[in-house]
Amino acid sequence: MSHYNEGFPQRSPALSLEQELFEQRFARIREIEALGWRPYGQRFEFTHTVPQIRASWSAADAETLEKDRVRVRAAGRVMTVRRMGKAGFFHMQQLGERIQVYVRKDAVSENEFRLYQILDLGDIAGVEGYLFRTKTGELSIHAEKLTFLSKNLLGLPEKYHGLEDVELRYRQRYLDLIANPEVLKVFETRARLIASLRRQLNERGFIEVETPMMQPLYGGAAARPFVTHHNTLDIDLYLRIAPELYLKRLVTGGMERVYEINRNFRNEGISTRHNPEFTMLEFYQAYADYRDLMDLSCELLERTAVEATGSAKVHYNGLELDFGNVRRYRMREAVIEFWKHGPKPTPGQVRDPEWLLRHSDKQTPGEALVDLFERHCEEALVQPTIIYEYPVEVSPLAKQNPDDPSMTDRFEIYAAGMEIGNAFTELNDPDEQRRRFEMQLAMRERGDEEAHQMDEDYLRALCYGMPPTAGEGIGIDRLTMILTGQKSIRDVILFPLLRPEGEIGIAEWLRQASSR
RNA sequence: GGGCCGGUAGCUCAGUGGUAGAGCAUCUGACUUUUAAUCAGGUGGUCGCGGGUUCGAUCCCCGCCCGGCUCACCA
Repeated sequence: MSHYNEGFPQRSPALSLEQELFEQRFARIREIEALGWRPYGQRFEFTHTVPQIRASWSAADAETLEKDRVRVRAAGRVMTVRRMGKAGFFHMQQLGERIQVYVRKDAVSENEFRLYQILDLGDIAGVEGYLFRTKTGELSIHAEKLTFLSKNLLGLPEKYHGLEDVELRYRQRYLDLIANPEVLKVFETRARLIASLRRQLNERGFIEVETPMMQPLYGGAAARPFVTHHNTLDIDLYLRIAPELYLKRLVTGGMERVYEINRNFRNEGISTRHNPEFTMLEFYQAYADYRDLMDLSCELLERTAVEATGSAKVHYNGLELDFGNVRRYRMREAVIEFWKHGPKPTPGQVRDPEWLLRHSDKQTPGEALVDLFERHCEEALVQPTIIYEYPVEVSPLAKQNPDDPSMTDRFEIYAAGMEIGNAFTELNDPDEQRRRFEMQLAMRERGDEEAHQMDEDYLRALCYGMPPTAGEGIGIDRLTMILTGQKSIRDVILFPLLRPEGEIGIAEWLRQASSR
């Protein structure tokens, strides 16, 4: 038994191996303190981040480094350690990148070398020294000072495979980020994507607003809501399923270009493309129509892809998607074009209400057309595609097409077989909106729980006159999936919803360890 | 909610109707340019939980819990 194992039983049968390791590491806290460091240290002034070091000197050869003697101070999490008696190496990781550190006994103080000898994988350390290349050519820091910054008590997943258990990855995202640096890249891309959209909208004169997440009436989409309660007012409130009706109130008030990027909540199924809370961009532009937004969408998507990933062409599921080239089909055209089995329908058939009702179990021709579209076309829309002209029955907030009142001036954007955007010329006629709400109420009475509620304050706002306006929503999570190549929405949401886990027990471990 | 698949050491995974194995991690020792370091030795498991069948279950059966995929719903 080494001297730093003294002080607690060699192996108590009551302790699991995991708890034993925890106790071993906990005991090291005292030893770190004895060497003169705080186990949970203070601020550390670094000259470079690890990625900065790599970016600046990855091309510098051994002779140059020896001649220039670049001194750096850097910090990171210890990910590998190779000790060889009186010297050794470790890799430290910061911001998803690693740098090797070389520690030799005669280059640091006695206590610093002692500290190196008791570093555990997962500890956070700071290093000062000069850059050099090892015999095998790896850029490394030759340590001259070593300091301790934070103690890891739980150990790290396997160094070669990382953390693969998806349940653990989602429940303990912090551990996922430590063990799988590529996860960090996904969320960096997500952040760039959102920043790019904000930048583009700001440049075009849109202003960002925040509207209620807790709403007395829910609307703006077809979905079941979460219900909560406010005690003081003693009222039930719904977590919003969409911000749409509030944003259009603002347009009515004269905020002619508005947008909001935030969470929506829908009390529905969980799947690889659905999370109960998800992030949506909605924007509204007065004096524009859905055709304007088609063009705007293409510009937004192309530049977002470029700014987030470096290219308008992205790879998803082994295919190349080109956001620089978005196709456009009418919904009826798409049904014909992508008809799956048997002879394709004719343009006359997809306009014929009776033909549509015969080919779907939906109750209205419009719902039947959408049903056929979803069954035949959706998964085939891998390349970015705009589908336009949606039936009025499924579009209670969109303006009718002047030439065909059964259809609305609405489009959706599809990519990788997923809907990623929805836009339309907004219905601004209050009396027509009243009729649409009443149509929704009738659908609700037929058992459609997701049909709209009547929102009289919204009607009142329209009665003051909303300018002709077009609006659009873009699903940020799904767009992130496509731009980062992730197949599950849980891989682009940092903390996806899971059932809560049971008792963890770590407080008891700490209690026991600290009482020893 | 339905269907299918999975849960074995801290992690990544084998495996068997006779109460379990590997690699990594961890511990001990050696090693002053290693890098999935190496070498030698050791520790470590209520085989998800509960029932049943059986002389005997981690394995077979039933139920439950947790997760993944998928269908439905939806974006």
